[in-house]
Amino acid sequence: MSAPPSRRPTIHDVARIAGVSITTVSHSLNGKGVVAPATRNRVASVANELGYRADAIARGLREQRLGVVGLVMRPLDDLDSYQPSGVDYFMRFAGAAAIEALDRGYGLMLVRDPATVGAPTIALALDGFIIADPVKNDPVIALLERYGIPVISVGRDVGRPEFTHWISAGDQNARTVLDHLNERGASRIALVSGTDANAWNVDSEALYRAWAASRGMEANVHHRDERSGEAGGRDVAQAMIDGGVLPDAVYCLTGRHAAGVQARFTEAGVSIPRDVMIVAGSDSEQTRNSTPRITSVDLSPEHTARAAVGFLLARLRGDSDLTPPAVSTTLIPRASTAREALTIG
Amino acid sequence: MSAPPSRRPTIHDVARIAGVSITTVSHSLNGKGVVAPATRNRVASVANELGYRADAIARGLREQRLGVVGLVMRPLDDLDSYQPSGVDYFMRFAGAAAIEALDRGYGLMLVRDPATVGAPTIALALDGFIIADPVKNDPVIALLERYGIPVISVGRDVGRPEFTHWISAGDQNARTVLDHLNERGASRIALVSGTDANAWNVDSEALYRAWAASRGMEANVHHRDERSGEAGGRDVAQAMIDGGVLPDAVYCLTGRHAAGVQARFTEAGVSIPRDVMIVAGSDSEQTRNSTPRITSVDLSPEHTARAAVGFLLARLRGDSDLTPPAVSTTLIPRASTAREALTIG
DNA sequence: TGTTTTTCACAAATCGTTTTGTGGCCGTTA
DNA sequence: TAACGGCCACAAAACGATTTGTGAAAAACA
Repeated sequence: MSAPPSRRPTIHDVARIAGVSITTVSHSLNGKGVVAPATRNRVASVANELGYRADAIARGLREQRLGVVGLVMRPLDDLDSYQPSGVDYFMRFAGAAAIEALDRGYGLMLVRDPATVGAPTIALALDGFIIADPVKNDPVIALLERYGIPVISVGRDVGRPEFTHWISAGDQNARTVLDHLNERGASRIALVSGTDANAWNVDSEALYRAWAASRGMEANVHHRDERSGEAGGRDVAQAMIDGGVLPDAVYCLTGRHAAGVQARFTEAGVSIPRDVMIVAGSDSEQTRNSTPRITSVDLSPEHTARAAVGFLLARLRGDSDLTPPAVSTTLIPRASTAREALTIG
Repeated sequence: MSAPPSRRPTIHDVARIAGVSITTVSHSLNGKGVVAPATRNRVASVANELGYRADAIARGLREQRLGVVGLVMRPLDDLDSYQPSGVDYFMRFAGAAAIEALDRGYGLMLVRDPATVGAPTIALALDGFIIADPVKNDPVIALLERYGIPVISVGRDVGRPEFTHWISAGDQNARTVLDHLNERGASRIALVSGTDANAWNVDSEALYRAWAASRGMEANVHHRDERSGEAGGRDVAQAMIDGGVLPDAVYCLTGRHAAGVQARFTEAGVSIPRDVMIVAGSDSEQTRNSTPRITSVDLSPEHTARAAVGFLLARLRGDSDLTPPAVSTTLIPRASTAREALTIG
């Protein structure tokens, strides 16, 4: 109704119109200090009428706290090469993290890599960071710790054992998969891992080897760049075929590798799951839609993201209880590990 | 090597160690003012050694500019109901927008709805906003304009014709689809739209009606909540079957509706594409993987996101050329509109 | 040598908050 | 009436940067 203000009202505007000092305005609005009820009400109504909202930047400067957390998604650096359909996990993670943060009164900023020189310096002003799938000796973690900015990661930094502020489903993933295959009768299980030096690859392989050793099973590990996608999976399958004796189960850490392995095997007349069973460590569009459907682990990125945000905010509050929250995953059994082949894919 | 600083170095620290005033530090580092080359170098090396980076908050306060843009994804408000696999478009959009913003020196903050009272006030401190798929008379646009914060939207606000800072592929989408169906021989095309009052639904339907009228074709429009997903699509198909005479093509604005329509038709013995052709206005996991595969429009969210960021930053710079960039989409023909049915789904 | 110009560095104001410390006024008590 | 203690509001000092204006010293010129 009134003329539109040319600029945002400040605390000075409120003070002037209410006929008090800015101190009183601040105290009134924040419930601090001691202010007469009548004055407090008057200030509140003036502020409301003006649409006054304290400027977050000025407040941030004063309080050394912006109310924004940063999210660095390591694999997002290669977003283009993951396109269009390999981004399930990361995008769902980001969306859920944003919503969780916003619901708790924080903003969430997506940051590429604050360690690079051209990067927006705003990153260093954020209250805390979540690093999803850090690389080995991640320079981002080093930089943030150097500046004293709280960090948590999803998946540990395999080159930094002293850094313990991370959450992860840990060994549970791989163990569940291997037990599932074992229970279905597999005795020669191969592992197909990516090449990135992150906890996901490193820890899964370590557990696989330990699991195999404890059962007297020979380890059989293949590495392919995660960006190679289905082609990489086909490549592995071909190598297995060329090698003569096939495994009776293949555990692929990525869904796209799994889809590629299955596609090549099927073409070559190897029956899934009768001759070879397949499991993917990460559910994706490919595993949900391949023929037959591929058994895989739902990493429930939404759940993990919420846990990560909660853990970070607990650190920011300085909670004494800083036990990382548990992250659970679920194996989704599908036709690729069914006891008998299905007629309908 | 030196003891780790307990806090971030400030401009005062640099000034003290370099033996100059903070003015000189600021001038040296920013190339402003007039500083002797020797002094400038000394300051630069001290700053570098200390790892000094100007605090973005303090700078933001002074310059009234934070270097961060906000992204409001309207459909994200319902993220839960879209889970797990209907979020393709929005998540890919957010990821690409973040990368584009970061590459141009800006941060990108995901914001839910700055109009709500509990929302982080940081939103009002951002430099500009992108509103993806605004609702009719979107209160967020109103709020931001009231505070003088530049806004652009992806898809217009159908209740606010005077707001022209939006980008969109416009009518091209629907026209391409309808022409495609027409060319394949369809003469009785039905439209399945969502119920949200956004440009996507409203404009698509308007074009459909105009297109139909110009060809003497009777309009046949069905509305189902976009959150109803495949069940909504099945419902529409059943309604068509119950209605007696079937259309020879169905144009669904969402991929999940399309998948539901196709599933119900197939169950009922209606052959796709021989009896009825199906097109989805938005490519998704469902359209890529249904049997048969469903022809759909690739809205190329990555491209749109980059265009949106570029357009907003142009506004922020105050460019005189504020023509919204063109957004192109691509029809992906698949089996659901093939001239003859395929034997392989 | 005296005056003017140029060079360079700095003090201080500013951005919009929060918070500490000060002090006036008024009522109560000795 | 003097002393004291609440109550209430405000002035001023931060927070960390940028920018304007001032002035001292050095250089150029007469």
